[in-house]
Amino acid sequence: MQAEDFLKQHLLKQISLSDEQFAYVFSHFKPHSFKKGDVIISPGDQVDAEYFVLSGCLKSFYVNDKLKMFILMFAMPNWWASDYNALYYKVKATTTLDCITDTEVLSLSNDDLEKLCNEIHELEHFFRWRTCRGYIAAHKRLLSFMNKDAKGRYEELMKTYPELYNLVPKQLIAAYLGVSRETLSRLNYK
Amino acid sequence: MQAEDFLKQHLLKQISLSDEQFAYVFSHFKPHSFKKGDVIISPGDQVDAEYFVLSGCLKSFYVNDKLKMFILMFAMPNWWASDYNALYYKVKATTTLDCITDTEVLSLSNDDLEKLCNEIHELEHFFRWRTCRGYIAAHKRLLSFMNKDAKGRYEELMKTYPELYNLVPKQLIAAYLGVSRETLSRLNYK
DNA sequence: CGCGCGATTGAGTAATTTCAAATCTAGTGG
DNA sequence: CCACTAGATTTGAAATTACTCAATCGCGCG
Repeated sequence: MQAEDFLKQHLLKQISLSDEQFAYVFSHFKPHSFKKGDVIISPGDQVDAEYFVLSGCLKSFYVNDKLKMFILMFAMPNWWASDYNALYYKVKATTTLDCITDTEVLSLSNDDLEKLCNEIHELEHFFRWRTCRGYIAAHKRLLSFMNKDAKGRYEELMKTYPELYNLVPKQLIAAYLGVSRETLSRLNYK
Repeated sequence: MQAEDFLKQHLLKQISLSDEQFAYVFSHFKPHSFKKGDVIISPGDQVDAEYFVLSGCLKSFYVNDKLKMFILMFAMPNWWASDYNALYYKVKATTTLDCITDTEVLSLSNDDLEKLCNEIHELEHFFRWRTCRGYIAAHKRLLSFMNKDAKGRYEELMKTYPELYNLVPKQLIAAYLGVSRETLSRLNYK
């Protein structure tokens, strides 16, 4: 099965697992097919799983009191997404996770994740590795916010993830960069 | 010894280690005493350790081509600091880590960290936990940059870490918030 | 006393926002 | 195939926010 291979490749890039171990790990994941626009996590939800993207694209975002949307991350194939604050601190979700396109994911409940990490040292290593990458990426983005203006951030994003340009509407890119749609629209001409 | 107890408490809050295990872990840490202004990591350095703060305060920052400083984090007692991008991807440092006050730290080399994580599953769990917290905190700060103006970010910071107000000069707070000193100075009156 | 550093204030400028309106585009039903 | 609509993008203009540069203030310390 395709999902299985996809996850396997993802894990094996960082750790080694026997076929039996992997099969056991995989048995804890549940496949889901979502349609464009489907909502996986809503503010206020209790969150108890994270999601590994097989195909398609998710976005994780926060909406403030003025109904302005801020995108925390786009999740493409091979990425993981959830409301980690809610998952980790066991509080209600404050962000939304939904589908930009039709999307296939594998879900892993946090209980199972912790159980598997406990049982399989290598897997705990994997998740430490993954989280560390995320941490570093978040700090790079923080620097980008502090150091660069709207145009600089836009160019950096397009250089790093050129595929986004055609994949997601401009207003979502604006919401990721933390600028208004109008400003983003004007950037090309300056 | 004080440093030992301090680290022990820090670890035991999240995981359980036998006295022997802890002693073994601790034997890999090296104590350092730094004076205010001392530099621990400079841009261009090869980085091979991270630092656990026992007392005092560090700052990790990036300086851009216009010599403007941006603070990635303040590290108070019980915090860990390094140039994680350099440490993790084995590239030259792009940030500086230095001492805001006289500071005592314990250093742990990355090789030892990986070795210990390998040998002691619980410790790997600890570092996954710690990194996950950092990841979530970084995303909260990202939202703060996107959602809030200078005043909002300042108030949020002062609410979360009121001790910073007296501990570090205002210009460093400005560099953490990503605003100019002048702007920060004017915030009180608005 | 006077130096030096951090903090404040003033004034002009640049970047970005908001609100409003116009334009473009893809998909739908006739 | 065309008209129509909803959503996305662009454009204009005024208002706001924050920046830069320059000058001043306040205070601790030799």
